[in-house]
Amino acid sequence: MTTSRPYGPALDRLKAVKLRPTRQRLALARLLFDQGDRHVSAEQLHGEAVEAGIRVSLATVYNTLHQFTAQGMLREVVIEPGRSYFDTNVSDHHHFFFEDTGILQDIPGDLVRLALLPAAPHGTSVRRVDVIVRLASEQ
Amino acid sequence: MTTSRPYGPALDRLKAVKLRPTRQRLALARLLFDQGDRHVSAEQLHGEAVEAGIRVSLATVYNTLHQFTAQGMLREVVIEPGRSYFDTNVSDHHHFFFEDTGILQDIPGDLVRLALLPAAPHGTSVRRVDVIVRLASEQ
DNA sequence: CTGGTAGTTTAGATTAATTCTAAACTATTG
DNA sequence: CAATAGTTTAGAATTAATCTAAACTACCAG
Repeated sequence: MTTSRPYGPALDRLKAVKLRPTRQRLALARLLFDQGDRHVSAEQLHGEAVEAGIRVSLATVYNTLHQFTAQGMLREVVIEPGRSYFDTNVSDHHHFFFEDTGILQDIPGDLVRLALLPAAPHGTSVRRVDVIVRLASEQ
Repeated sequence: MTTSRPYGPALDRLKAVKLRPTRQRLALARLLFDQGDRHVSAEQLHGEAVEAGIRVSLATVYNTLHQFTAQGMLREVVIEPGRSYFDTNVSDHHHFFFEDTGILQDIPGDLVRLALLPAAPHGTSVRRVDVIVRLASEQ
């Protein structure tokens, strides 16, 4: 019987950034990264975990999301007052935001070109440029 | 003796959008619009009002900021989780965000040029494009 | 393997921003 | 002026997020 290693990729990710592969971190990493690009809030992810039978507290979900973000595995996107989303796509890209539904959607980096940007003020450097295209349903 | 009309411009603004010129709305409009472009949070504006001897509750400050925003007199800018800023500059422009200090600064619209933007998805239209240049202090 | 320990998780309390509620107030209109 | 529709308010409620200190666990040394 072949050994299935469902934790392999998630485990490798954690090892790569030197975070202990605890039960909770492994499970959250799988939920986040095993299904393509995602945008999730802490509450959402916690809900999914609970639904999947993973016993994890909301505090740990917050801790983990922040640790992953600090390690560059996630990117935090703030769009609406009172809720943060974490984006599993950390490559250069931007966002559509559907105001009606609150849904966030990636725009590939190469579909946006900034032809002109001001220089960073003296003593600072640009950490990131976020472009958010806010959409309303027509009419 | 010449009649001073310190409430004139603020009064006109309120009339223009058909909001009753109450004591509180007039005072807040003056704080917001009588000193050039500003970025304020609800707490900040409430603090300024109290300091200026205007008796107004925080709930009213929130109500008023949202009403002004709905009327296009303000623009809400969300940058950090857990706090909104209201921008008195509603013309086309973008923002620098200094991550260290939390300060928000306007970038005039003509200093940013988007050479390429994806089309709005079917059934939607672009309401606004926000460009946020996030800055970190050098080194 | 086993015990020690540093790192992790947790329930629950806490904080902070914002919204809600229903009662008191006020600008406006007749 | 009186009626009323719109506004303000204190305080409670809600929500996202953080903190706390005690319980737990991955890992390493022996």
